[in-house]
Amino acid sequence: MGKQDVGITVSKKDDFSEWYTQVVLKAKLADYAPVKGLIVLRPDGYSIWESLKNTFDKKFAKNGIRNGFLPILIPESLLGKEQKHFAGFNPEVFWVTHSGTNEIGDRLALRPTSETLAYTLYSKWIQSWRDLPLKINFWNTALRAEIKATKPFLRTSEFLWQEGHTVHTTQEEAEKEVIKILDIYKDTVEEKLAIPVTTGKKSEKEKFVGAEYTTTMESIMPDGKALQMGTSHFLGQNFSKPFEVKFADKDNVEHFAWQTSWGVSWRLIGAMIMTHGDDKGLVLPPNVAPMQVVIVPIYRNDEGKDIVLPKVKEIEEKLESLNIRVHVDDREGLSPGYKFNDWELKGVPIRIEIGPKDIEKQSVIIAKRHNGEKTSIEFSNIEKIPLMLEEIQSIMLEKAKKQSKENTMSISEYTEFKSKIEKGGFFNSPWCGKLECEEKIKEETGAEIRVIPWNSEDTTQKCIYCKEQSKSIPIFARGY
RNA sequence: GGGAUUGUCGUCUAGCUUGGUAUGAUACUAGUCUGGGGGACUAGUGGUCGCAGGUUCAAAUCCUGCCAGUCCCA
Repeated sequence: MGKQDVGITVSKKDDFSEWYTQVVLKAKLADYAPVKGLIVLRPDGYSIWESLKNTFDKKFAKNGIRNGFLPILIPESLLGKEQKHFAGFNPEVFWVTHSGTNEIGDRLALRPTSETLAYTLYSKWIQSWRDLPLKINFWNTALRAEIKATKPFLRTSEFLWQEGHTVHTTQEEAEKEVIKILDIYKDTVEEKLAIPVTTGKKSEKEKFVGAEYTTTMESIMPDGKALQMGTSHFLGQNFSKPFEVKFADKDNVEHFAWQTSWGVSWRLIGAMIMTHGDDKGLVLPPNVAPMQVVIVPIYRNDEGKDIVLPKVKEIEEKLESLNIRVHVDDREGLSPGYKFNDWELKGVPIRIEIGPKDIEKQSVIIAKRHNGEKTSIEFSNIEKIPLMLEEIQSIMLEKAKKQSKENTMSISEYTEFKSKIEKGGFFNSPWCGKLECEEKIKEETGAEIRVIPWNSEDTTQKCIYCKEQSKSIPIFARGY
């Protein structure tokens, strides 16, 4: 196969969209399923998800959250119990109308989200203040029929995610939980995926249907579009009332509970690909890489093989003892050059090359994926690899932060706003808080309020659209 | 929601206008030589041309519908 066919054939800069799709497919993270908008996760893609899942699970557990599992079918009568919520999701719900040849009277929805189902159960499980707080997380998939063009990981009709649902005795406690979760999300995304995020609230228009308010974390992608990375909702008593999630307090008075829900999806994988990838393919942050180090042995004949392989084994064991995820590429019949390109396409952070020449010098070649640098290090320095991985991780985050900063600007003139929106980016622009202005801006520029960052209240400026006194300085951007 | 466009071995592709045995590369298999940035040679395997109808003596090619992918605009 020629170079053009195996590797990425377009540059990230020239054709971002095509570049992204090629990386997903050629790095073998995912493939298309035979149904519109559905994708299949391949082992290399699923490993990344598992790695994220493990980290979240640890952090959730520390916060007293345990995992459960919910079925995928929700009867229409249940889904429709909270009306705003239902109206919001209805256009994109898949329905199961038959069991075999029999029509189902109360047709079944393939869950677009599980609030209604979870809270039906919660209302059974909660009677007393002693049953609270109740905090359960569910790892599952959700289905929302996508009419718009789909894109692997970013917009699919079914997606892997976690949805957490907590119940509290007081509003204050629930609101604290909302923020606590958003913090866990932010920390994990920055630590594991090396992607900086901006946190804050969604506008009324953009909030989760059925929530009192939605908090969100948003990132700016290299093409200038915003990506919602995760949301944490304060549901107030909007669901506890229709679903009768009630508890008897210490004074023996019955109260409706206060609730939260929150989720992140495999969109995070898409964000990682876009943020760090380059013209050679995927670039994985070490903390999430299924393989952190790949060793490529090089030899000409059996004699060389006998010299090289024992040393390779030794290095492999050494790295394993240092808790490094390491893989030896001992595939026969492939040239070293082929293997180098292959692992670069797959984004493995560090590659070790070792052949007879290196053994003579008591050293190995280290190639770093994120900057393409190749250096020779002595055997004794193998134990510094964990440190190198840490270093790579922080350099990648710094680089992403810089990129994000360059794409963020303060704009207070609407003409400037309109002329610059084509190129994309995060625009910090004053807003009066009125839905009308938000809608007009969206209509005229395609940009929407992605997030109203914390502490962005500002009454000293004029709304970018109507020129009335500003309330806050949200981030406007075109989104995915 | 509106528009454009594509679908041929695993992958990329010729053939389609003007209907008549489906082309080449790469990958794959075997062997020999090779091996430090996508190796060479030799011999093989692999495709009901996205699916379903229609027109025709004959359809990858023409017509209709459907499915799936991609891009642009709102």
